[in-house]
Amino acid sequence: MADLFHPDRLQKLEDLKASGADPYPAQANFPVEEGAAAGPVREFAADILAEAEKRVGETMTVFGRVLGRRGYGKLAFLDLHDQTGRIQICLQKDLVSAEDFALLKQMNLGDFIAVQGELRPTKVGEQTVFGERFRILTKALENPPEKFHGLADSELRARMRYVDLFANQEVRETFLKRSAILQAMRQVFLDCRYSEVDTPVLHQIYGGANARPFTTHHNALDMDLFLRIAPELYLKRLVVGGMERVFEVARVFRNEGLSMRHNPEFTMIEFYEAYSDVYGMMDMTEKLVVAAAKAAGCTQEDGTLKATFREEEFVLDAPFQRLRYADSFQEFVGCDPTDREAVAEKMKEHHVTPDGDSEYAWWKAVNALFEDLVEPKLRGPVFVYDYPAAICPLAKPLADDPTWAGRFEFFLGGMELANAFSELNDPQMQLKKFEEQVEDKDPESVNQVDMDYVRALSYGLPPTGGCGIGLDRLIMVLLNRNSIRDVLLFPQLRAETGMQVEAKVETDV
RNA sequence: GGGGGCAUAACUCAGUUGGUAGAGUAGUUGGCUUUUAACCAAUUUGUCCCAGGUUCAAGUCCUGGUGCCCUCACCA
Repeated sequence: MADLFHPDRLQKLEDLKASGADPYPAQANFPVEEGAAAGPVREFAADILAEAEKRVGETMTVFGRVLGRRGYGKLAFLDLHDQTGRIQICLQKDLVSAEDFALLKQMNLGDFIAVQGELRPTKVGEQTVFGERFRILTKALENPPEKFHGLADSELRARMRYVDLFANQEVRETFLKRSAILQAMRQVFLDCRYSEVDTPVLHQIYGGANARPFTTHHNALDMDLFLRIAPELYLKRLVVGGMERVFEVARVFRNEGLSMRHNPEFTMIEFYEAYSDVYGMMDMTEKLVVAAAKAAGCTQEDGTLKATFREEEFVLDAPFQRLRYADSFQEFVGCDPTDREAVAEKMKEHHVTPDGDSEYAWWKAVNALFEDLVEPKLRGPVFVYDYPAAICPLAKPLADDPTWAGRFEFFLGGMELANAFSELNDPQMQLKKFEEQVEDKDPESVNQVDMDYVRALSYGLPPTGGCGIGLDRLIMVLLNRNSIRDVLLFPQLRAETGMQVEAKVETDV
């Protein structure tokens, strides 16, 4: 591990210590006299610069990481970076003490410093803090990336996000906006009197979606557990219990392939509202997407909301288009999805074969046609609604035609971003659908009937609408990031070789 | 899992027909009181991803492996 630390910088560190300075002081502020008011207030660079003209002549204290340096012997300009941006520092030999000025020698790019001084413009007019006091707050032992190109290698950027974040400003903006988007969506829920809840991540029976789970084991209970693939069944238990509007920002885990749109763990915003239904969920989804788009900065000068994703422009003003599944099927596949003969013809044509004789297998094949021929045509934003009931075990069939179920999927930018149901609340029908699912022997589908969930339904789930939104994919579209990895702080990567340090202590039980 | 591409200094990248390793940034030393990719001079740093093979000679060609990217498959 020794080569993690740059030898030249270790020397500087020793020099710094020899001069009596602490290279890692606990307190960031300059020392203040005992009994005096707490030290100077820390301010963000962007806030200072925003009202710089009013504040010329004011003495202030700034903290940050030095990422640029232009030195002149008796004067140096530093680029000080913080969460909000950059502010220029000028250290002049005749303004600081000899000790402070000597510290410049021990400072490298990447170090954190504090500077106290007066704000005023330079000769070329840039508002600059002219330091009167200066200290090093943290010595960096590794070089920052190349200052012009930043960190470019996509693997290194994901693996060392802590470097990517300070080296590439747009990366920091992406994640600050991600935070703002989530916060805006939370506010929509709170305004609609939803309560945020936390349900278990460790599930004894995995359900609520079709996906392979991660498996783990609880030692004390000697019991296998699964990381959740969806929070759905727990959230609906809460509605049974009388928590009528709930949402969860849920990290879910699916043991499947990685791609530009898939990461083994991702964030799903799921919400349930009693006495609502799939149409109410459309309204709610519109509110959430609009709020998210505003937080992402999609508002144009004329007041419309627009996002550009993969060089395609999307208008995000509500209401969004609503398209019946059967109608979209008719339009893009070319036949009525309930016309078995015509559909069978189309299946042959597109090399789709039902995997068995069951209704479920048939409709799964029908849906494969939908995915292949319709989904790519759906640019969005569009709600596709009334899905085949056979492939929707958790959605309530339509009263007037049980072939179809109260469900929508929301498409935007060529991706499925949300999925919602009029929740199935008939416990007997739910049990039957669960049993059919298990019998279907699909190794990737649910392998056990969640009898406790059926029991919960038998206590009564009021008519309820529920929806899950893929937050990461929504952010991809709103911020125009091509890969899900670009909107995840730490996407899944293979283990880096040579970076594990074995514990030297032997475990003796 | 199939196909294609890439892997060279801490970072960004060159490297010709196979001839013994380069630039810029960062670092170090010196100079400079208004720069902003500052400038000037000097200077340090390499498991050329790994393991074999061909060859007098391999960063370069071949085989296998590893990692990453793209793409297809899988994944409602």
